[in-house]
Amino acid sequence: MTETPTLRSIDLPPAWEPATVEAELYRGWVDAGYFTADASSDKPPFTIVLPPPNVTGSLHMGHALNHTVMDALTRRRRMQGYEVLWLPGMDHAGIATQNVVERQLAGEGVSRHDLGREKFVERVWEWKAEYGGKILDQMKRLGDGVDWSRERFTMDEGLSRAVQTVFKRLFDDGLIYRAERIINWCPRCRTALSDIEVEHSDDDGELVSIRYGDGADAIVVATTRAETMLGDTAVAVHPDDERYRHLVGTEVELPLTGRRIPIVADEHVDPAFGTGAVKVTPAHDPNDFEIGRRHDLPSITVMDDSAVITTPGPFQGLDRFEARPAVVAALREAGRIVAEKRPYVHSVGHCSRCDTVVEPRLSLQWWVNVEPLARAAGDAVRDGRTQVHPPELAKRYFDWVDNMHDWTISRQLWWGHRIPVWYGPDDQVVCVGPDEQPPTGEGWRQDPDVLDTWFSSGLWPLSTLGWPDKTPDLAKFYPTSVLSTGYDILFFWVARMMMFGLYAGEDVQPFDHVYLHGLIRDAQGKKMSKSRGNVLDPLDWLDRFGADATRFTLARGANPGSDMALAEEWAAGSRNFCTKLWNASRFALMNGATTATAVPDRATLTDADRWILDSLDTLVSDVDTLFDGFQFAKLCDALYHFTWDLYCDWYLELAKVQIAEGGERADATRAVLGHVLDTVLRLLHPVTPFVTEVLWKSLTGGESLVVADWPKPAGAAADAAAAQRVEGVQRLVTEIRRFRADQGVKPGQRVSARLSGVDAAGLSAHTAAVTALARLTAPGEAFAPSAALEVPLAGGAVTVELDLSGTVDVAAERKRLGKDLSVAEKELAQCEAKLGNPKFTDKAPADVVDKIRARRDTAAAEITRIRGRLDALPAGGE
RNA sequence: GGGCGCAUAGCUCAGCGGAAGAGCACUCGGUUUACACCCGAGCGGUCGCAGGUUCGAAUCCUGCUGCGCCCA
Repeated sequence: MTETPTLRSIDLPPAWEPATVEAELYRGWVDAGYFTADASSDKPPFTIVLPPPNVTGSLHMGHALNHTVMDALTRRRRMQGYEVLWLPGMDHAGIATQNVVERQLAGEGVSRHDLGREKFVERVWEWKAEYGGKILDQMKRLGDGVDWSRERFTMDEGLSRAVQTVFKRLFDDGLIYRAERIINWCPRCRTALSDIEVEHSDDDGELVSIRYGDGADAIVVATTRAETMLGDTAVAVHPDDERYRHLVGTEVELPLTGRRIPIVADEHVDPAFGTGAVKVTPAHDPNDFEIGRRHDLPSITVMDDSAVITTPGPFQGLDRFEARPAVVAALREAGRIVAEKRPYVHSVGHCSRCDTVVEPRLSLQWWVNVEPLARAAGDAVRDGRTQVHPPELAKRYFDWVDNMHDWTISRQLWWGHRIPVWYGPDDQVVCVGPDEQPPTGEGWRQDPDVLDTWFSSGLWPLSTLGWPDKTPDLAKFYPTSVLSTGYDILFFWVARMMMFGLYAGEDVQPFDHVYLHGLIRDAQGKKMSKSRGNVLDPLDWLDRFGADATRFTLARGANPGSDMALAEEWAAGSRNFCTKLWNASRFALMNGATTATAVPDRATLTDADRWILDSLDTLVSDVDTLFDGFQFAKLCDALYHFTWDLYCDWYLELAKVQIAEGGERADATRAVLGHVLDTVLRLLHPVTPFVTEVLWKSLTGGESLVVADWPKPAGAAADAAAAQRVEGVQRLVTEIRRFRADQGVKPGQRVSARLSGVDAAGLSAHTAAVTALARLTAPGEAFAPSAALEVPLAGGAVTVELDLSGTVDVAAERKRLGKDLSVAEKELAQCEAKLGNPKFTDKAPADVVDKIRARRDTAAAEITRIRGRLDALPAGGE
């Protein structure tokens, strides 16, 4: 007989309050050494190097997403028995950091030049010690299981040695060279930039058409940068252009300057664009530079490194943006302006660090010949040594590496790795390797420039493991397993690391897999930006919703290849999920759920037990498949669905009934409850480590879920019959609840009911469950059924008679039946239309035809049944 | 200008050749003893438009429109 279950008292607080426990849990994990990798271990390695965040940066949603991904991957592998290394660190962010410190100095009224190079660099180190690396503490709040004992910084001695080593090697291989070319110059940062440090946008400008020469020899050119005309050394036209053929080889006078410049013919001029004639300023435009080279034209630089005009005359000393209208005004006065278009929208390059308009500038810089490096980087993906996820993005990678321009690596900064090249008194150029002495003596000096930050972060997977030394870490953990980053960083991290990794690592790829996640957007799918005011702060979410909810939200939104829209409601939903898990676990524990006793033999278990265990098995293998495929959104959905819809909504309710039976049934149920919960907590742990840790320790008394084993499917053959019976129970309960709701019966109110047809439907063992879940009571002496419903199930229909002890809402019942009827009629019509088409019955596969036939029969039976019900209803009620 | 991607319920997104799905939002009812950060029941979609392939198309092909991104 039944006994009233007594709830145990448990040691879990009534509510999950992440803020009170997360920091302590994290410290415990670190102190226990769970995240410290052992290079001498004989476990298989699993390595991720953190794409080094900027030392000046702080955690934003994009980081939070990427870190969630990396933490989930590494935590699962750790549980699977891998020797996991997740290596953290930062890059020195040359331009950004120098800017920050220069701003600080400006506040004190000094410039870096006042301090001098050595003192300035000291100041940067001081700044770093005091303010740098905020993000590292923020990572702890997220729960990142990184190996803090291996934290690295690109300016550390070992990493600097790696930089010098690879520079020397590239230099000796002839892949580093020095050349004077047009480069992207930021006049505010006063340094060269590489192509990817320039961001293009369509800006309002002006297009001014200027007449050079007079009379029959006049030729009109158009420009958006009128001030550069001061540096013109030619006008170019297409050789086939009839309009100008007679002028080729002649000279015109350049207005305002009085200089005479030639008119040259060049294939690269587009005769259809504008007037078909272009001004040529070799020192200030990349295309013009090429024209100048082909025609041996002089290059005249008209601006200094701050974009201030240096050409002697009325414009000298003006900034380029002051000089532009001044030059136009002077030309207008001289009667030289033919047309002015304002605003003229055109693409303008901006410094990615400070947004200043980039000035193309002739400059002597160091370059990497990327051709062989880029080819190798492409090949490693082409031949599958490195796999890109999602694979669609590989195309974008190829487009980039296969069309890459040589890379400007010198920067006119003081903060960074100084170029290890020395110039001698007789124009000698000596590249100095890490263990070599630089030349000394009169007249020798080192190149003043530093290397692009990407030069050192490109070596990150190798240098952090000790390269160029043959360290145990390098032997154990290289190549790394996964590089995870946003697809917008593909060209920054992935391409650079691939090139350097393959070059320096003797053609071993730096990572086996590249996982590229989408970008974070606001709830409407708009890019987050300070000016829009739609920026969500992960630290705010960590405070208010907890790390698990923040992580779960991000992981749940991570569909491969697509961006994710985020809003606070999403985080609140994840917080609710954590709370649900918490409460379900409390319930299970209060009812004695345990992992101390094994789940009894399947034969002795109930349908509900076998159904939930079989569903769990499916979940375990699904989660594995999804993890292996980097399908984080689906993985989270699967866990959410199982936990909430299957375990909480159905199994826990059915378990209440089983525990109420007492005896062995109750004990078996406690074991199943405990086992399923244990497994779910393990599966959830990589994404939501904190809440699962607390619950799991309470359930199992184990040391830590961080080092617990990852679940494997039990592998028992699924009991389809049990699943079908449980589905029958669910269907029956749902139909009764639906009927009750239609009839306006309060959810909590018990209704006495008589069930018939239960045995035939195979549900005789489940009447207690149906009675409990549908809130029914057994029919008593005075049972007077006033309403009835019929639920068709696999084994036959079950009839439920209810004593609603009052008036029955016939209209509601009629409405419901009418709706069900029209659904069935529509279904029948669709099926009959298909089956009546001989092309369908002939050509469609037999199993499809059979399925449609079965559907037709079911629909027809449903129609008959519902019509019968409707006829049996009392008249009226409308 | 070149290339790529996306258009499915009010919102954000799954589904990608054989019965339209989820989360959130919304409506109704609820002190049911784990949980109101909850429970139960609902409402909601000619799957951007126009053609084509197919017995069958949200799903494949073509064109169009509208958004977005990358590169120049």
